[in-house]
Amino acid sequence: MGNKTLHNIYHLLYKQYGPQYWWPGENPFEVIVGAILTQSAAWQNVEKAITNLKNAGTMSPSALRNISTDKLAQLIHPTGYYNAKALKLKAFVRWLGASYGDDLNELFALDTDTLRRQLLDVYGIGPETADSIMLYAGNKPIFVIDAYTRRIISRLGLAPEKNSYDAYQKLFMNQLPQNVGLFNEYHALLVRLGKDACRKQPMCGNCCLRKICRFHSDA
DNA sequence: GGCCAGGACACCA
DNA sequence: TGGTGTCATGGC
Repeated sequence: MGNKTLHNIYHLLYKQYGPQYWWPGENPFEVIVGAILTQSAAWQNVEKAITNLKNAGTMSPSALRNISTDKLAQLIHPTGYYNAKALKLKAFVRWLGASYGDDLNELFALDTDTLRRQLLDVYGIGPETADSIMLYAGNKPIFVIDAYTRRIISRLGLAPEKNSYDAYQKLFMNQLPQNVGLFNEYHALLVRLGKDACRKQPMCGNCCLRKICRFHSDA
Protein backbone atom coordinates (compact mmCIF):
# COMPACT_ATOMS: atom_id res chain seq x y z
CA MET A 1 0.00 0.00 0.00
CA GLY A 2 1.32 3.39 -0.91
CA ASN A 3 1.91 5.54 2.10
CA LYS A 4 -0.05 8.35 0.50
CA THR A 5 -3.18 6.24 0.08
CA LEU A 6 -4.93 7.53 3.18
CA HIS A 7 -4.02 11.11 2.23
CA ASN A 8 -5.54 10.62 -1.18
CA ILE A 9 -8.72 9.08 0.16
CA TYR A 10 -9.11 12.08 2.42
CA HIS A 11 -8.76 14.55 -0.43
CA LEU A 12 -11.18 12.55 -2.52
CA LEU A 13 -13.74 12.55 0.27
CA TYR A 14 -13.29 16.23 0.92
CA LYS A 15 -13.73 16.99 -2.74
CA GLN A 16 -16.87 14.86 -2.82
CA TYR A 17 -18.55 16.06 0.37
CA GLY A 18 -16.84 19.24 1.53
CA PRO A 19 -16.42 20.24 5.19
CA GLN A 20 -18.72 18.49 7.68
CA TYR A 21 -18.46 21.05 10.50
CA TRP A 22 -18.02 18.52 13.31
CA TRP A 23 -18.72 18.20 16.18
CA PRO A 24 -22.21 19.70 16.37
CA GLY A 25 -22.34 21.18 19.88
CA GLU A 26 -22.23 24.58 21.55
CA ASN A 27 -19.40 23.84 23.98
CA PRO A 28 -17.05 21.05 25.06
CA PHE A 29 -19.37 19.73 27.76
CA GLU A 30 -22.21 19.41 25.29
CA VAL A 31 -19.87 17.57 22.92
CA ILE A 32 -19.04 15.08 25.67
CA VAL A 33 -22.70 14.50 26.49
CA GLY A 34 -23.40 13.98 22.79
CA ALA A 35 -20.50 11.54 22.49
CA ILE A 36 -21.99 9.33 25.19
CA LEU A 37 -25.55 9.62 23.92
CA THR A 38 -24.66 8.80 20.32
CA GLN A 39 -23.34 5.35 21.22
CA SER A 40 -25.08 3.05 18.78
CA ALA A 41 -27.75 5.65 18.13
CA ALA A 42 -28.76 7.90 15.26
CA TRP A 43 -27.60 11.49 15.72
CA GLN A 44 -31.09 12.71 14.92
CA ASN A 45 -32.30 11.04 18.12
CA VAL A 46 -29.36 12.45 20.08
CA GLU A 47 -30.37 15.96 19.06
CA LYS A 48 -33.80 15.43 20.55
CA ALA A 49 -32.27 14.29 23.82
CA ILE A 50 -29.88 17.26 23.92
CA THR A 51 -32.80 19.62 23.34
CA ASN A 52 -34.67 17.94 26.19
CA LEU A 53 -31.67 18.35 28.49
CA LYS A 54 -31.32 22.04 27.62
CA ASN A 55 -35.03 22.74 28.05
CA ALA A 56 -34.90 21.08 31.46
CA GLY A 57 -31.90 23.20 32.41
CA THR A 58 -29.76 20.13 32.96
CA MET A 59 -26.97 20.59 30.40
CA SER A 60 -24.28 21.09 33.01
CA PRO A 61 -22.22 18.81 35.24
CA SER A 62 -23.84 19.95 38.51
CA ALA A 63 -27.37 19.77 37.11
CA LEU A 64 -26.75 16.24 35.85
CA ARG A 65 -25.48 15.24 39.28
CA ASN A 66 -28.55 16.68 41.00
CA ILE A 67 -31.21 15.19 38.75
CA SER A 68 -32.47 11.70 39.54
CA THR A 69 -31.33 8.86 37.31
CA ASP A 70 -34.93 8.08 36.39
CA LYS A 71 -35.67 11.67 35.40
CA LEU A 72 -32.47 11.80 33.39
CA ALA A 73 -33.44 8.59 31.62
CA GLN A 74 -36.75 10.19 30.63
CA LEU A 75 -35.02 13.20 29.14
CA ILE A 76 -32.67 11.11 27.00
CA HIS A 77 -35.36 8.59 26.06
CA PRO A 78 -35.14 9.23 22.28
CA THR A 79 -31.56 7.93 22.08
CA GLY A 80 -32.50 4.41 23.15
CA TYR A 81 -30.61 2.51 25.88
CA TYR A 82 -31.76 5.38 28.07
CA ASN A 83 -31.33 3.61 31.40
CA ALA A 84 -27.80 2.53 30.56
CA LYS A 85 -26.88 5.94 29.18
CA ALA A 86 -28.31 7.74 32.20
CA LEU A 87 -25.91 5.73 34.36
CA LYS A 88 -23.04 6.57 32.01
CA LEU A 89 -23.73 10.31 32.16
CA LYS A 90 -24.03 10.09 35.93
CA ALA A 91 -20.70 8.27 36.16
CA PHE A 92 -18.97 10.88 34.02
CA VAL A 93 -20.20 13.98 35.86
CA ARG A 94 -19.55 12.37 39.23
CA TRP A 95 -15.96 11.70 38.18
CA LEU A 96 -15.53 15.13 36.56
CA GLY A 97 -16.64 16.87 39.75
CA ALA A 98 -14.65 14.70 42.15
CA SER A 99 -11.42 14.67 40.13
CA TYR A 100 -11.39 18.04 38.36
CA GLY A 101 -13.97 20.23 40.06
CA ASP A 102 -15.95 20.26 36.79
CA ASP A 103 -13.07 22.13 35.10
CA LEU A 104 -12.70 20.77 31.57
CA ASN A 105 -9.66 22.99 30.96
CA GLU A 106 -7.89 21.21 33.77
CA LEU A 107 -8.95 17.84 32.39
CA PHE A 108 -7.73 18.62 28.89
CA ALA A 109 -4.46 20.00 30.24
CA LEU A 110 -3.40 16.40 30.85
CA ASP A 111 -1.01 14.84 28.39
CA THR A 112 -2.68 12.70 25.74
CA ASP A 113 -1.80 9.27 27.14
CA THR A 114 -2.84 10.09 30.71
CA LEU A 115 -6.05 11.71 29.54
CA ARG A 116 -7.02 8.71 27.44
CA ARG A 117 -6.30 6.22 30.22
CA GLN A 118 -8.37 8.22 32.69
CA LEU A 119 -11.30 8.56 30.33
CA LEU A 120 -11.26 4.82 29.66
CA ASP A 121 -11.49 4.20 33.41
CA VAL A 122 -14.83 6.01 33.56
CA TYR A 123 -17.84 3.69 33.31
CA GLY A 124 -19.48 3.93 29.91
CA ILE A 125 -16.52 5.46 28.09
CA GLY A 126 -14.84 3.04 25.69
CA PRO A 127 -12.19 3.67 23.02
CA GLU A 128 -14.37 5.45 20.48
CA THR A 129 -16.10 7.67 23.02
CA ALA A 130 -12.82 8.53 24.72
CA ASP A 131 -11.20 9.47 21.42
CA SER A 132 -14.25 11.46 20.32
CA ILE A 133 -14.11 13.41 23.56
CA MET A 134 -10.39 14.05 23.17
CA LEU A 135 -10.57 15.12 19.54
CA TYR A 136 -13.85 16.99 19.37
CA ALA A 137 -14.10 18.42 22.89
CA GLY A 138 -10.41 18.67 23.81
CA ASN A 139 -8.84 19.35 20.41
CA LYS A 140 -6.31 16.59 20.92
CA PRO A 141 -4.72 15.03 17.79
CA ILE A 142 -6.11 11.52 18.05
CA PHE A 143 -7.94 9.59 15.34
CA VAL A 144 -11.45 8.26 16.05
CA ILE A 145 -12.30 4.79 14.74
CA ASP A 146 -15.90 3.71 14.35
CA ALA A 147 -17.87 0.96 12.61
CA TYR A 148 -18.09 2.98 9.38
CA THR A 149 -14.34 3.48 9.30
CA ARG A 150 -13.65 -0.22 9.76
CA ARG A 151 -16.15 -1.20 7.09
CA ILE A 152 -14.83 1.28 4.55
CA ILE A 153 -11.15 0.54 5.15
CA SER A 154 -11.80 -3.18 5.14
CA ARG A 155 -13.66 -3.05 1.84
CA LEU A 156 -10.90 -1.04 0.27
CA GLY A 157 -8.58 -3.90 1.14
CA LEU A 158 -6.63 -1.74 3.58
CA ALA A 159 -7.56 -3.53 6.81
CA PRO A 160 -4.74 -4.01 9.35
CA GLU A 161 -3.72 -7.54 10.26
CA LYS A 162 -5.34 -7.35 13.67
CA ASN A 163 -8.99 -6.48 13.61
CA SER A 164 -8.72 -4.30 16.69
CA TYR A 165 -9.59 -0.70 17.47
CA ASP A 166 -5.96 0.13 18.20
CA ALA A 167 -4.73 -1.44 14.98
CA TYR A 168 -7.12 0.66 12.90
CA GLN A 169 -6.18 3.75 14.83
CA LYS A 170 -2.48 3.19 14.26
CA LEU A 171 -3.14 2.71 10.57
CA PHE A 172 -4.32 6.31 10.36
CA MET A 173 -2.05 7.88 12.93
CA ASN A 174 1.11 6.32 11.51
CA GLN A 175 0.42 7.61 8.03
CA LEU A 176 -1.07 11.04 8.60
CA PRO A 177 0.34 14.21 10.14
CA GLN A 178 -0.79 14.62 13.75
CA ASN A 179 -3.12 17.43 12.90
CA VAL A 180 -6.32 18.10 14.85
CA GLY A 181 -8.11 19.73 11.93
CA LEU A 182 -7.28 16.84 9.61
CA PHE A 183 -8.33 14.17 12.11
CA ASN A 184 -11.52 16.09 12.83
CA GLU A 185 -12.56 16.36 9.20
CA TYR A 186 -11.36 12.92 8.12
CA HIS A 187 -13.42 11.01 10.67
CA ALA A 188 -16.48 13.12 9.90
CA LEU A 189 -16.03 12.46 6.19
CA LEU A 190 -15.74 8.71 6.74
CA VAL A 191 -19.02 8.78 8.64
CA ARG A 192 -20.56 10.80 5.83
CA LEU A 193 -19.40 8.24 3.30
CA GLY A 194 -20.53 5.41 5.53
CA LYS A 195 -24.07 6.74 5.54
CA ASP A 196 -24.09 6.70 1.75
CA ALA A 197 -22.27 3.45 1.18
CA CYS A 198 -23.95 0.21 0.29
CA ARG A 199 -23.70 -2.28 3.15
CA LYS A 200 -23.64 -5.43 1.09
CA GLN A 201 -20.61 -7.66 0.90
CA PRO A 202 -18.68 -7.82 -1.27
CA MET A 203 -18.65 -4.24 -2.34
CA CYS A 204 -21.27 -3.62 -4.96
CA GLY A 205 -20.16 -2.06 -8.21
CA ASN A 206 -22.22 1.07 -8.07
CA CYS A 207 -22.20 2.49 -4.57
CA CYS A 208 -20.45 5.59 -3.34
CA LEU A 209 -17.31 3.62 -2.56
CA ARG A 210 -16.81 2.91 -6.23
CA LYS A 211 -14.91 6.05 -7.02
CA ILE A 212 -12.55 5.54 -4.13
CA CYS A 213 -12.17 1.90 -5.07
CA ARG A 214 -11.22 2.77 -8.59
CA PHE A 215 -8.75 5.30 -7.29
CA HIS A 216 -7.22 2.79 -4.95
CA SER A 217 -6.80 0.11 -7.58
CA ASP A 218 -5.16 2.67 -9.85
CA ALA A 219 -2.77 3.81 -7.14
C1' DG B 1 -42.34 -5.05 9.38
C1' DG B 2 -37.30 -5.67 9.44
C1' DC B 3 -32.99 -3.46 9.70
C1' DC B 4 -29.71 -0.57 11.84
C1' DA B 5 -27.92 3.93 13.78
C1' DG B 6 -21.32 8.28 14.87
C1' DG B 7 -20.77 1.48 21.42
C1' DA B 8 -19.82 -0.33 25.88
C1' DC B 9 -20.06 -3.80 29.24
C1' DA B 10 -20.82 -8.31 31.47
C1' DC B 11 -20.06 -12.98 30.98
C1' DC B 12 -18.33 -17.05 28.96
C1' DA B 13 -15.02 -20.46 27.07
C1' DT C 1 -8.23 -12.58 22.96
C1' DG C 2 -12.55 -13.51 20.98
C1' DG C 3 -17.52 -14.38 20.56
C1' DT C 4 -22.26 -13.50 22.22
C1' DG C 5 -26.15 -11.31 24.79
C1' DT C 6 -27.99 -6.97 26.63
C1' DC C 7 -29.37 -2.35 26.55
C1' DA C 8 -34.02 0.16 23.25
C1' DT C 9 -35.84 4.27 20.37
C1' DG C 10 -36.96 6.15 15.82
C1' DG C 11 -36.43 6.69 10.76
C1' DC C 12 -36.54 4.56 6.37
